[in-house]
Amino acid sequence: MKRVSLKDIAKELGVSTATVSLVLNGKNEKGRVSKKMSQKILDKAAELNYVPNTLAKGLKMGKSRTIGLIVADVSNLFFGTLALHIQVFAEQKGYSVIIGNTNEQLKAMENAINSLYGRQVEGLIITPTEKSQHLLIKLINNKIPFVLVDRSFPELAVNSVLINNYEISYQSTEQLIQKGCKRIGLVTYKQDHYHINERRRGYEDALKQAGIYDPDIMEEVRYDFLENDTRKVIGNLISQKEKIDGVFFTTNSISINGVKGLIKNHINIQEDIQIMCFDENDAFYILPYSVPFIKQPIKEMAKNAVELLIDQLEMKSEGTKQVVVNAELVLSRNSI
Amino acid sequence: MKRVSLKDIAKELGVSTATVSLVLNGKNEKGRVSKKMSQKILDKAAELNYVPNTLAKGLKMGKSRTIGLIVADVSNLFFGTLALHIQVFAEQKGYSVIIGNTNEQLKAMENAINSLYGRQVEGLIITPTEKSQHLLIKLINNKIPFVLVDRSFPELAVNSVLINNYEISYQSTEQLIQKGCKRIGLVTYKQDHYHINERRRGYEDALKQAGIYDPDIMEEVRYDFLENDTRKVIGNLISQKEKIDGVFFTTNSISINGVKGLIKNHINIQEDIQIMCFDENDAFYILPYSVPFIKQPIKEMAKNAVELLIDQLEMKSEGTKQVVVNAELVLSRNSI
DNA sequence: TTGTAGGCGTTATCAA
DNA sequence: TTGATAACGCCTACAA
Repeated sequence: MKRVSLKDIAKELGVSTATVSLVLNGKNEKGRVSKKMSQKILDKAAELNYVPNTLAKGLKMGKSRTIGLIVADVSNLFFGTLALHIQVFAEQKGYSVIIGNTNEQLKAMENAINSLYGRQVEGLIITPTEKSQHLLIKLINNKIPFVLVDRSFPELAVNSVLINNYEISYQSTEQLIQKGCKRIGLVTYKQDHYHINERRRGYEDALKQAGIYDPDIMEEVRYDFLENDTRKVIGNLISQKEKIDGVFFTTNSISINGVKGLIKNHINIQEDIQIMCFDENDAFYILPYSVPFIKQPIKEMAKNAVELLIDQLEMKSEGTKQVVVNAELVLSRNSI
Repeated sequence: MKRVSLKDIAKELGVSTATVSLVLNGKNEKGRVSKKMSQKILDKAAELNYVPNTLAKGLKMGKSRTIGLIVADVSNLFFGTLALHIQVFAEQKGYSVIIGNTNEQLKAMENAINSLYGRQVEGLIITPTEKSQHLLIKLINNKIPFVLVDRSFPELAVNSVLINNYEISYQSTEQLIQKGCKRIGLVTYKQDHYHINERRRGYEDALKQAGIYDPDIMEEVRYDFLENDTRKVIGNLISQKEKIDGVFFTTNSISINGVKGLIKNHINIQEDIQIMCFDENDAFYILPYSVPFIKQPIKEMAKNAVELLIDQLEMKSEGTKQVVVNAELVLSRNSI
């Protein structure tokens, strides 16, 4: 069935498209169109099941009312949840969301940007991949509004929504120290993301402050070999001659794999070794003990990202803005 | 910076937009445009960083090269993963994906359909909510191609990609019986989804076949009160005077909550009670024993859904098609 | 109170 | 070998 257009309605009613457009857009200021006609148009539109063509409208107005979301990997619970909330908030503001995946590949991020740009998105929300600064600079030069979420580049003055990575990591590590840990290991990604490095720095500073810093028990794993690498470094950590009594994991995926590794090696978590994880995980709720974790306010992040972007689009704000939302340290679960 | 259009290139080069369009679309059959001009156009396009306006193209062609994905809840790992793969496969075929959430609400599904329809999506991939048949019928009447994934309505002749819900549930239950279970409980959703009911039917038939069917140990939980309800029904199940020795969970969310509940009640899974779960979960890898589960081939589902839809769009196939992909029963984990 | 017409960026048809 | 032009569906300034 052919889609029904303004013209169809106009023809059926014997009026001009201008009239129809006015009425249907509620722009019928001071009775420009008669009540009678107005009603007839509204009725006919309903009868024909008229749905405006957003593409045509977008073309005409130079606004697509669409934003692009470029995310690393929606199958990761963190990004999936983020995507969900971003979509919902955007919808509330009248924007649709087109999604693109990078799978942490720079090239894929570039493709996604181009594809979305061609689709006339008005702005982008991005979790940038490593070394993608030049792509962002290009966006800036082309005056395409965007907001980074979860990650950013400190050397770039851009809009971003981050959590307080350094502080929360510092606090969390301190927490381990307070529990009595004297040798706290670290497992983090081998990479160059600012937000991950901030987490590491928080951990390091807390240890230095306590005078128990030791670079020998800081381990790195590769994103592409996460499972194997984690298993290996957990092996390293627990076979230190001077036994470790705590571990800090810097991301959710590392956390879950790290916990797996410890359990596999029959380490008694909470008795032999205290741990600190990033992000909540169902798995933690089935263990016979509480696993403390850092809870990221994903919904807040999504909300701020959407608002920040839309403020830009609608010229409600100028310049760039860095929003920091606070993560929460959850020490003991309430459920179970 | 103003977006550069065909016209800009044409103007700079002093040629017509027609010529530019031809060259840039590789439709320069039998040297319609000279090699020289052709090259000049290509160069200029590169120089100006020309990106075609997909909206305008879509408007002109009556094709948006966009598909809509309507999903229950991207923050659910199953849907998130599905969305990821659908996006990737669609991208490969040159289609973008606009996403909509229903949160299992009928009204939200209707909104999503309208919004996406207005955005001229060429087709839809949908995980339909309960009682949404009339919406689908409307789509059929309007000749909007769509494919259902994960769920379907048997009374509707529509394109769908499902797993073999009945069979895999039958087999999985049989597996529990083979392990020696005599009283196998069920926890399922209180709802009217065909796919969930098929799972239940598979379970029931396996029990009947073995002569150990008992409706008293079949429990239902509400989607909106999943956590509480599950806790409650687990309580019911384990306090049966005739002790149960097995439980079948019909979805991933019920599985994880069910396992939580059992553990909370200090039930020795695998010793006192055998369980069977739907979908993999990180949590299972943390437990000191294997949790058998039904693994859905999400990537396969995504692939089939995209292919089915695009075949329809490109008129490569007529009529409706029901694709069933086989889930896999995973009895023991290999990792950990 | 309503209609006309131009144009958003494309593609396609026809003419030059 | 290339250009002019109409049209896709919509909005809006201007004319009636």
